[in-house]
This record gives sequence, structure tokens and C-alpha cells, in this order.
Amino acid sequence: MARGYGGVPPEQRRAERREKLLTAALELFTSRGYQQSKITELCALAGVSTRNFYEEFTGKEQVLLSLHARINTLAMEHVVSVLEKLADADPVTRIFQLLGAFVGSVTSDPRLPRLNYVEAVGVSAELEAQHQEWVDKWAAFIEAEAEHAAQGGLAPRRNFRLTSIALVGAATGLLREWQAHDPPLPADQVAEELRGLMLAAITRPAR
Amino acid sequence: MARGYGGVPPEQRRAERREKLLTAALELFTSRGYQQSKITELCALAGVSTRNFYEEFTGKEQVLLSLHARINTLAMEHVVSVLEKLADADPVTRIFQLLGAFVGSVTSDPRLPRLNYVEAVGVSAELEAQHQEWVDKWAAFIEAEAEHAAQGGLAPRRNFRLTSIALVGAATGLLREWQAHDPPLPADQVAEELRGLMLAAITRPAR
DNA sequence: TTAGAGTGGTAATTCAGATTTCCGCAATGT
DNA sequence: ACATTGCGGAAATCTGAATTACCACTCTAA
Repeated sequence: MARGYGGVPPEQRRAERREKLLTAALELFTSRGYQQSKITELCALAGVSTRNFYEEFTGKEQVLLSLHARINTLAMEHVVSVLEKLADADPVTRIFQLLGAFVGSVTSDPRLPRLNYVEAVGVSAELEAQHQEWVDKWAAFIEAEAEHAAQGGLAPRRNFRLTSIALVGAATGLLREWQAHDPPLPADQVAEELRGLMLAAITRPAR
Repeated sequence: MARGYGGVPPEQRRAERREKLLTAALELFTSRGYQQSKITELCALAGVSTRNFYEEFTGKEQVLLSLHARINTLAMEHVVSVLEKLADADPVTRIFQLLGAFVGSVTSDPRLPRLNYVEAVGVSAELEAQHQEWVDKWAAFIEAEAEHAAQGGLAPRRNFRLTSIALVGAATGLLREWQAHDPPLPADQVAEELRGLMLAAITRPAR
């Protein structure tokens, strides 16, 4: 289908194929389901031969790993870039923007939370480890924000570790539900709920 | 291995085999992982032949469905039985006991949350539907408690739907983390965190 | 223009695990 | 005690998908 390696394709062609495979995988994994997706189908959908597939990936799981990492990285970048612009804003504003950026990023395409919070769960030990890593990162993020709020006297001084993990879980649960819902819930309300929840969670009295 | 159908086994024997299979499945699915578990292994571990397996279940997935339903049902029964004894206690006490009973039930064996929140995710549309059902049930439960608290003036009057779903997500996330953690987190702290979070979530001002 | 080298797609191979079938044995009833 | 009925276990089959090998084609360079 594609013309030979005419233009400028030493390994740009490989990169393009990789991209086509990832795009097709996002579609296939979230419609048919990861387990039910055959490598053959994936290749057909991407317009790439199985031979090329194995040139880019060692197997189906590595594709999922890549997608999962990419989605999380993208969301994290959004959040970080927003927060950098609010370096010395008050804690409430920062939390407001943080959650808006996060929810905005992940709900920009319903397939994103579907892949991240449904398809990529319980697949393998390696994927589970990657999930853990990201929960840690997000929880650390929230924890830092909470401690920042505690500095300002908005929240009491205490250990926010468990609270942070719980909030990450709340976001995950809400987005998993959001993604499954028909008709779709408004993403704004999800963000708003998380804002209220997080503020209430960290400002509550220590015991 | 077992003696023939001597004693009292018209279909009690079937029930026993079913039980042995479920017990072995809980162990196997949570150690090796659901996907990696072969029916052969399951039968070997249970001490049951594949023939008998297909007499009780249509396949691996139905076993998982049964386990998932059983774990949730058990937890729900615990919670209901506790709340029935507190019919006219104050909302805070009810919430305290509710979460204690729930966390106590699900953390009584680390394999329970592992199966429920990791292995049983993203397996099939049917399992996903069953998950949805249970999230609805638990959310409705929490919602009712929140409205009860609103009656007493403890919480403002508002729609608690999203908050309830978020709290279910928080519990899920926390238990998923609990189950994966080494060394294990104290279950008490998880329950305590959820109590604080739920109270803060529903008593927070309406906007 | 033609030879050579690398690439793409298709088609065969292989492998693993699910499902079923069959034979031997134990238990009941006459 | 013996025939009959139905159960248990292991081995055979069968399916379906991952992985690899091969052939044809296109592009480059002399």
C-alpha cells in the first residue's frame, strides 16, 4: 500500500508504523477488549504486516505497556505545565487547576480512561508494577499539594499518604465509571466532585 | 482418591467439588494471575478432573464470575447485618461501623481484594457488567447513608450520587494498594482513612 | 539498464491449551 | 453374588492464534 522507502525513510518509516500500531491498538483494545484482541486484527487495522509488528514490539503486552505509559505521561505533563504557571498561587487555586487539567487530559478521549483503568488492569505482573509506579507518582503529587496547603494553614499538619492514595482511587473510580456510562456524564461535574472531595479530605480536622 | 458415592452423595458430591474448585481458583487466580491460570492447573490443585470441571462450570470465566459475586455478597451481608443492629443510631456511628464491617470483611484475606479489584477487571463484558452492578449497589448504599445524615442536619441537602461513586472508588483504590503492599499496611488505618474521608465528603458545604 | 540489496506481505508452521471421548471401576439392587 | 448403571480419570483431538520463513517487489547505484 505504502510506497517504498523513497522519501526520507531510514527509520522514520519504522516510527510511523509504530505510531500506526499504537493508534490502532488504542482503538482495538478499547472496543473489543485487550484480551480478545488478536495481533492479526491489530495489524490489519493498522495497515501493517505482522512482520513489521514484531520489528517494533515483542508482543501485544508491550503495546499495552507503551499506551499505558503514554497516557499517564501525557496527563502528568499537562498537570505539571499548568502548575508551573501557578507557582505562587494559593493552594485552593492550585488544586482547582490541577484537577481540572488532569480530568481534562484523561477525558479528552473516552478510550483513554477505558484503557488505563479497565483494560490495563490485572494483565501481568509487569503491567501491575507500572500501575503501582504511577499511583505512587500521582499520590506523591497530591501529597505535596496537601503539605503545601498545610504550610499555609489551610489544612492541619499530618501525614497525607493514605489520603492521597484514597484520592487517586477516587479519581480512578470516577473516571472508570465516567467511561462506562451511557449517556456520558459531564466531565465538568467529575472534576468539580474531585475538587470538593480533595479539599474536604485535606482540610478536615486531624482526628 | 475419593471413595465412590457411598455415604450420602446424590449431588452433595457435586457441591463439594464445586467448592473445592472455587477454593483452588481463589488461590490460583490470585497467585499466578487469572489469565495465566490454566484450567488443567486449576483442576490439579483442586484434585478434580477436567471432566468434573465442565460438569460444574462452562469455563474459567464462570468461576471468576462466581468468586467475584461471592466476595461482594459476603461483604454486603456483613455490612447489612451490622447496620440492622444500628437502626436508630446516629449517622456518624453508622458510618463508622459500616466502613469497619466492609473493610474487615474484604481484608480478612488479602486474596479477596486482589481478586476483586485486580484479577476481575477488564476480563470480559459480562464481568464488567457485574462489576458495574456492584458499584451501583455500594454507591446506593453510601448515598442512602449520606441522605440519612442530611436528614439529621449533619450534612447539607444535595445530590450525593457522584460523591458516593467517588467514595466507592476511594475504597477500591485503597484496598487495591493495601493488597499489593509489602509489608502490608494495617487494615485499621485503611478503615480509619475511609471514615474520615467519607465524613468530610458528605459534610462539606454544598458548594 | 540492469544487478543487488533490503523490505513488505502472505502463507506455512508450530505450539499450547481447551474440550471431549472412552474405558475401567465402584456401587446399588435383585 | 452378579448384572447393570453411572461415575472418575487420563489420554486423544481439535481449535485457534502466535511466530517465523519465504518469495516477490521496489528502490538505489553503477
